[in-house]
Amino acid sequence: MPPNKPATPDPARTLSLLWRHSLEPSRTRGPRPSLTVDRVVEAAITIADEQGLDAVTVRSVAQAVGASPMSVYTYVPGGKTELIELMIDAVYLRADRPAWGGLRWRERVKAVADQNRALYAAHPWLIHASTSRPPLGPGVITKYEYELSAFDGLGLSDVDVDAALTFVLGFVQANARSAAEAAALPEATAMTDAAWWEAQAEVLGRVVDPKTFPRATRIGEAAGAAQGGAYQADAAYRFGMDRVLDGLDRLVERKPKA
Amino acid sequence: MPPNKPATPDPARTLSLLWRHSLEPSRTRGPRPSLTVDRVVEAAITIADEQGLDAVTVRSVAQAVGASPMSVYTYVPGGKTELIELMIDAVYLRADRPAWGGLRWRERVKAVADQNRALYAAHPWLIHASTSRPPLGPGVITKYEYELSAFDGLGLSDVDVDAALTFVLGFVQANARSAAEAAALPEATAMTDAAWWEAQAEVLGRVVDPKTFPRATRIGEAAGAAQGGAYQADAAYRFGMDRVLDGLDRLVERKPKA
DNA sequence: TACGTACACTGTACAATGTACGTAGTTGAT
DNA sequence: ATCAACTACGTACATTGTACAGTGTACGTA
Repeated sequence: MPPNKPATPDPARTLSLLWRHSLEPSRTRGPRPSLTVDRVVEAAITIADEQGLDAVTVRSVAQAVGASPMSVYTYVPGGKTELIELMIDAVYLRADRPAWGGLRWRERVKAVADQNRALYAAHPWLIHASTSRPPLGPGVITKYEYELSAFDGLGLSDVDVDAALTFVLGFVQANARSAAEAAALPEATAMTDAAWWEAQAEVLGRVVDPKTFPRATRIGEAAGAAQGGAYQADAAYRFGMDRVLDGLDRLVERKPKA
Repeated sequence: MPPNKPATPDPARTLSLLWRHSLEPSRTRGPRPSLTVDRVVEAAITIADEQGLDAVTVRSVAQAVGASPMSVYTYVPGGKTELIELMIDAVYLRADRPAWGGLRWRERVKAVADQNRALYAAHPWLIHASTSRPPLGPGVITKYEYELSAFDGLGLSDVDVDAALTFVLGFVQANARSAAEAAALPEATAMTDAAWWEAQAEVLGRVVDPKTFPRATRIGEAAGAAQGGAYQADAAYRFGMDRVLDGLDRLVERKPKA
């Protein structure tokens, strides 16, 4: 990766773009635009979904929309950095967010987690999205509002609600990351989990004394040999989800309002 | 990033390198090596700690050890990918792992989390380390063995112990990621948290109706305006750690042996 | 002593990346 | 008819990982 960051960053312009505000100058003069921000962003999302974030290059996006590489900058002046922020907000915006109906809080929080998990499964590149200084577009804010509402009526303080949501989303993100890596590795390395483990075990057996690492040997071997990485991520999600809800339960119990 | 992955990957060779096994051919013929694997790896770690993982290039590492770029491949035949695996194992190996003494399980698990947190703080680039198919060197295995032992005597099954550890480490990783991003952003963007938030708020105020997003506006504004990202990550760690331990507590309660 | 083999070391070259810069063409308002 | 504002794009550059081919060195063998 060349140190090609600049591209005239401008938070205010990015924010206007996110909300598709034509706060931009006039609007009449000059040739009519042959593309839209949305077309560029959608093309980039498609590429990222199908081939991974690394395949999203200015050139590949340009080709997908039938324009020259530099034309992308006409619609996304902030370059690749800004494009990715637009992609993030766009997939958040189009996600489904059913009303809570009569769900109890545990079910609501689990639903938030499940939805995020599904989002990561559909768009693994989202895992790279930073949570600090997120692109505050309609998608991000709608998502935030919805997820905060899952903690309504529990008697938690604003600070605790925010912390609880961060906690839940952090868990989902970490798990999704493992799942995505596990899913991508066999193809990326042209080696199945079983083949990889066999190669490791063969060398490890000659190099490491099981008695020095009894727990690691026993538990690691079971985990490594028995199942593929994908199954493990699945089990980790179910296990972790229960822990997350139980952990929040202790907090909620103390505040009677639930 | 060019698609420059290959570099003759070979899991068995990497594993031998990790354990510094001279299963490599003879040893006598030819000029004596002027470097060692360790010197190369240490140089790379220093660069990553000081300037980030992006600053670790084959060229920068070569310069740090006083060799030509291509000479790095003499010591790390697998190229950059293998170098990073060696870096990961090396920092894990030199971490401090005090005996448990009389600590109770909650204190032990918290210690594991704190140690990992400290490791991420010292080596933020570790956050990028994949948990799937980790480099099974002495560092990784020693760390795994030690951390598993924190769950000794709780009456949990092997599967549950592994899942519990994964859960704890996932939480720490997600939090460390937020913390690292929050810490890096002000310098990387040449903009303080306060300045960023002010710029966002100024535009958002014109573009979004607070009544449409009451929770997001109230809670987000409080979170965004009041404190910097670094403080938030700190609070999130304390909050999350309590939830994690409480969540595990429910599991442990059911198995009387603790 | 001479030689060959196995190694260490390095310079060159290439493809891919993001994007700065400059140019050319197009349109509606004046 | 003119021009400002705009779209569009070709070229060029620095930076990356690493393949490849070559040069030199030191030890074991003859």
